[in-house]
Amino acid sequence: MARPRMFDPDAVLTDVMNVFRRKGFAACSVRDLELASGLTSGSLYNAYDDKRGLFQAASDQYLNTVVRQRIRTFAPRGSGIEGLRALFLSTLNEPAEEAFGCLITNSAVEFGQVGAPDFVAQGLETLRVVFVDRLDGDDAGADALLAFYQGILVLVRAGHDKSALERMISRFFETFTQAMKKE
Amino acid sequence: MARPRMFDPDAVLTDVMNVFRRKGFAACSVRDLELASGLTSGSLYNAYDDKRGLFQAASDQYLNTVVRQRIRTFAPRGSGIEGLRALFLSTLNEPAEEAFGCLITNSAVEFGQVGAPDFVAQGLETLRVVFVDRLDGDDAGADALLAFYQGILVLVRAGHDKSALERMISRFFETFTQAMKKE
DNA sequence: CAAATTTTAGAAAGGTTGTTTTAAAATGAA
DNA sequence: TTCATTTTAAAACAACCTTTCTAAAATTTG
Repeated sequence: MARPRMFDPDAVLTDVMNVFRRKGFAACSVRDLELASGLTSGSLYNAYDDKRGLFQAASDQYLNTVVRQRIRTFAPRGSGIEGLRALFLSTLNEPAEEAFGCLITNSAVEFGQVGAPDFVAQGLETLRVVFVDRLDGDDAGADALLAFYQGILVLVRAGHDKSALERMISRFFETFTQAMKKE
Repeated sequence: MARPRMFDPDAVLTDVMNVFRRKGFAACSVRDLELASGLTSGSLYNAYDDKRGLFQAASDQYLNTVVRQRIRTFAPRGSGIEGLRALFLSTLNEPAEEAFGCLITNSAVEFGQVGAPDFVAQGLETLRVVFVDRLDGDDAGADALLAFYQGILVLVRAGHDKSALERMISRFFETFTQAMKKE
């Protein structure tokens, strides 16, 4: 044992995570990460090896504290379609000046299929599994919902009007719910 | 008048456009653009001012030769929902090894709302207008379809299985068409 | 307290970035 | 043919990039 970390890893990763969401991986310099975290590159590299390692740690942070947390809050087991509706609407809770968007969506687009970090497939699968469960096993419906979900996050990121998106989501789930009842 | 261009602007812009689709704007170096175009940076800067100017020219190329062309081919005026179905399915025509994705989607995500080039809003609006028309004025339906469309392109870019996406799109339009008839 | 170990800040490193400059080659107009 | 203009290729540029190194500070264990 020796000297312990002086920084709070959780706080640092949250700050770093948000810079990555805002700027993307490539456009985010180590200088940006120093400023966001309050640490110097020495400390960052000592703790996370390199920029990619820091990104991975921040990604895990995102999956655990944002995505999974949001699922637990808005669409817990048994909440059904109504839970999904709440989950979709919750994606609109973003700073009005500049929407960070979703780190999964953003990274899926930035990296593409080659060289994409594992957490992208992981995150998409996490969402899909939740959708399947809340739709009582409707796999195809879950896939469509996954696409719809990703698309909403693209539009959020692009700065589309929040109230328009809210109406759109509400209306979609109304007809979606009705369609399910008719079957 | 003086010496004319030695290169074919159309061919150069198409090559450049595809590199931007593959790597994104930030991760694409001027060296990459030289290699893709076969020109040296001098020629590129002389013709397009800077990297951003080249990107804008490539974006226009994308809008005109890919997006609008695709709309004309698959979802021309009067083709209705069936045209939209064909349009959505056409997004799956990508190289299997590495999907370029859509430059509009990719750029919307990369730039976010601040500092995003105009063509992003332009491209999204172009699509939305087409959707509204083919749905006979159903604005809310068009918005939902726009989100769905963007999401599909995220999943394509992420390398999701093409045949699974194909099934998903087909099934979606089946139920969508039926739902419209019932109203 | 002393030894061992780790974190930290800051400087330094080497490579790459986007862009500009240079000079030669090529063209059309006079 | 000469002049003016433009394109081109290549070199040069400063700024910034990610990463490593250095040495001092801090802590636990023996």
